[in-house]
Amino acid sequence: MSPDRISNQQLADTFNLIADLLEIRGEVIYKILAYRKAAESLAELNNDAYDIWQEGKLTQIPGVGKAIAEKIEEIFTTGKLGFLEKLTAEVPLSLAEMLQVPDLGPKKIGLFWKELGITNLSELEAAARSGKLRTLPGMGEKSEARILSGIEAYKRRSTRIPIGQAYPFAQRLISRLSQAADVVRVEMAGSLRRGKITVGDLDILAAATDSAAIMALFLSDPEIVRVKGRGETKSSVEYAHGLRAQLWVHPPERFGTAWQYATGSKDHNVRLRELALKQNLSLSEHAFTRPDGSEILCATEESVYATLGLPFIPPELREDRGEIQAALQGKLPKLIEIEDIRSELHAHTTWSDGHLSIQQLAEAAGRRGRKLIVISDHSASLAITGGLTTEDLQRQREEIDRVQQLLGDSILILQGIEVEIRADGSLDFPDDVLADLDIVTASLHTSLRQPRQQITERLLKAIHNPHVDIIGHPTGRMLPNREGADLDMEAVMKAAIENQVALEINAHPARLDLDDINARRFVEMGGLLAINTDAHAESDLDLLHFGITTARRGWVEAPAVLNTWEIPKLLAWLKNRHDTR
DNA sequence: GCCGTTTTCGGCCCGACTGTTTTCAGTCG
Repeated sequence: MSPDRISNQQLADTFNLIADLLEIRGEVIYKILAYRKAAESLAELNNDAYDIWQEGKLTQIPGVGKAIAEKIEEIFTTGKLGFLEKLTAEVPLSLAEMLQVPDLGPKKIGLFWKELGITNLSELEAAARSGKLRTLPGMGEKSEARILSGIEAYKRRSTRIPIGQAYPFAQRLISRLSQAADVVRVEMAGSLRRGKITVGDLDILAAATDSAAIMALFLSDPEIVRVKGRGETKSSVEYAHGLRAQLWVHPPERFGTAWQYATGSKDHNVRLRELALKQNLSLSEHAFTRPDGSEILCATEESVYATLGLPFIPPELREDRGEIQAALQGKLPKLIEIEDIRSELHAHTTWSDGHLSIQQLAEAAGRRGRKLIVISDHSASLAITGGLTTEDLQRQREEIDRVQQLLGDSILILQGIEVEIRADGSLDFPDDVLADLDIVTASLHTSLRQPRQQITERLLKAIHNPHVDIIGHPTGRMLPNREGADLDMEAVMKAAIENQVALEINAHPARLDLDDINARRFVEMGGLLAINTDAHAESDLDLLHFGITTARRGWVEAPAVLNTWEIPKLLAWLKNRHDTR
């Protein structure tokens, strides 16, 4: 790593890794928490830590004291960290990776390592299969079986990169490549552009009159660990963490066919080529070709589709899920756009586990054009978040009133709650408390492994509560590793529609829950959606586009989404719900 | 390791669930 290119995120990754390794070694928990706190602060910093360091103000970052500031300085100065090198000499790095296995935590990993010398997953699997784990203190047959099934789940996990990592990386890459000479435009393609939750390679496409400069710039990135192929029109590289990227360069007059081709999906492209053949045209990434060999060049994707007699099909729809048929019939949906969003209905403040005060959150939302924000902190039983008690709610209401007065009519602040759906399906607050709130989101966070029937009934019970307006991140999945609850979604959707309860598309890239498929099904059934960031920090508000993309992949149009409604319409909907319950 | 002080140490991150236990340890959210 060249020191001056180290990002806040790379620093955060480093300190999280230190925390993992220390935890496996058996360090006192508070030291580990300190590293994690520092990592979290760095990751959500608005300014470059590098600049802060140059101003000599590192210790002003929350959670960064003398020791961590010195480590950051060492990283910036030398590109290395002696402390981490010493630590990894003692605790194998492969142990940290094992933390990704569900139900396997630092204590167990440390135990297996110290008692059996296990340092990686295959050794662990072998030990579990031969019944060695059950002989250790605190272990038994069930624990051994649980670990085996955890390893299976981990192996099933895709090696693809979550969109939350791939997207910002691609953005930085594109802005860098855009500075090359002779370049007209640089764009994302592939599954990243289609908005899939994970991507394999990053596909970047450039239009340039001459490819030499941009190819050279692409290949000169110091973060590249391996060049897999290099050529005039296409090069392919691998970065640290297994991230791979390829860059194609095409002449501007052929950019449309190239971009369409590189965006895919493969199945969508097959269907397009079939359509072309029916018109005696052959379609490739370079052009349409007539039987006599002459070409039709397309500089834009619009002209590619137009040549086939089709309207433009948005990338998110290009999955061969009926979009070409719909386009032929003139029945493509008018997809929701990020500009349609007026409200944020799910966000946290320092009243629970958020990092902003009510005023800071409201102002941050206002700066992003939101006209309404719902303060929806956690309820008490999710104790780790410092959830609110009934008494807290009253005091919070007073603060909201004060902030509302201060901010005037620039943004409307409502009091909501993200109320916990307990293991038995009851809610964390009695009905009379919920009745006093402006809007209620109910969510599952615990006991997500209950059997299908039990957890479905639990969620249905919450949906039937007349005070619940929205179900937050319905399945509780966490990407890429943790699968959501085993819900009977058909029953959940039906109940939600009958009770006029909205389901959330949580926009955080680790959730995107509901997913695109369920969102599409739900809207087709007549359901209402909410698209929320679930913000815990200011930068989280900028993750909204992931939720919008997921909705677009689900063929969702703006009217089906509460957040797009004019504020009076939304308030009237809430009032009507409240009056009739 | 950080922080704040009634400032140089003591507190910080809680509770449900599970599996192993017979009173507790580990994982998760």
